[in-house]
Amino acid sequence: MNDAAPPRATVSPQAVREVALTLFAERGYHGTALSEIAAELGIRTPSLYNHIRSKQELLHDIVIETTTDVWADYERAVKDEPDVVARLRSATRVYALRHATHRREALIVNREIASLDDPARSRAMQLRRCHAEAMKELIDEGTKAGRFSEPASTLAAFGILEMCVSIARWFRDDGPLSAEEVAAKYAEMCLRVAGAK
Amino acid sequence: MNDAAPPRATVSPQAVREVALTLFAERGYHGTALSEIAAELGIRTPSLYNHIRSKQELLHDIVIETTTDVWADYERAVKDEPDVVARLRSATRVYALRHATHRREALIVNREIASLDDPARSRAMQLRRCHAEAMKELIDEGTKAGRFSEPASTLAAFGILEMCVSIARWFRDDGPLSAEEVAAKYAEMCLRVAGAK
DNA sequence: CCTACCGATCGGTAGG
DNA sequence: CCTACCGATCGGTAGG
Repeated sequence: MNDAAPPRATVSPQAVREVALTLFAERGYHGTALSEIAAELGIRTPSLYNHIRSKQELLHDIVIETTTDVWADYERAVKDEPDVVARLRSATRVYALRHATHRREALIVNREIASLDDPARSRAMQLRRCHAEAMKELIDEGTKAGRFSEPASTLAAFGILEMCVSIARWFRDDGPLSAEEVAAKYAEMCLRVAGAK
Repeated sequence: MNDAAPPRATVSPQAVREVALTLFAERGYHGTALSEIAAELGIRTPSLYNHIRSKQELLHDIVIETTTDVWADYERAVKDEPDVVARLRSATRVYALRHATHRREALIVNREIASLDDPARSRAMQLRRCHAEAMKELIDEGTKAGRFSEPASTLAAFGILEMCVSIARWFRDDGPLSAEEVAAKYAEMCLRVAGAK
């Protein structure tokens, strides 16, 4: 851990969030103390309250922003894409890409939704269900059109989404493959899950 | 939550572990207080120490037993199976099956390894790496033999394993598919990820 | 199995 | 940004 933080740092809300992202992703929400976030920033715990309203607000903003962005990604990805195979490929590619480029956010959303207070938790879970349902319907549509062949579309949709989540667990910026390359690879693997010919 | 626990229960180590499994899986290790486990059992917190040595020991036993069993499952699944496609199918099927039949254990292992103290954490992570590496080598072997076609075997192996983990997130005993049916389904989907012809 | 109690730490506030 | 401090709760122990 970096204990060489400057003795009198000037901190911003973004800086607090940045440290929270790292520590929540590494140790979990309940496993991270505000004193640890403060220490990482080189300030005392009460000073955090000049930048945030509460610990819960940090989690709230991370989860709500991420789940909202995931859904916006999806809608953008399938818009203006007439071919159903291209639509599933595009939807999967942007989801996979996000898990390479926003690893910490993705891990926190996947692990800590239960730690989020209502009503935000319900909203986040609804957005995720919405996303999974949309993926399922893409698979159904493709299967009806003879382009896919997976009648267990709900199982396949969950499997595809979770496969993309795995990226957040191992991806490294300095690895052999770029985020875009990994996303393209996973999109093709996921098409095979749906039974693309 | 069941607050109708008997006023003077007789508790066993197994009963404590059973409640811990449920609460750790629902709220996480750091999100669960021993007082909550005790309340669920209808006893006071200090009485737990007649059955366990510490909270950490509970997590330790769950994670070590599960990761050990996963590896034993794998070895049993590939033993005496000459065909490489059948080996990957069998290895995937038992892993998927475990995630339907041991949902709480699987979720805890996936979420709380970082909450486990060394040296158990290192041992558990090594067992998981071992498993992922073995899956990767199955894919490589099959690709060399012309039975699979996924040169990005490390990516595929992680993806396949994580896909199976997704089962633990949604499977219900009273759902339309049995654990065995779901495991068979996922095994076939995972073979397609590996590029099985 | 219990009551009584421990030191440590938690998130957060008062006041400057 | 700080020091001083709050009540609550944590995991765990003593002793019966």
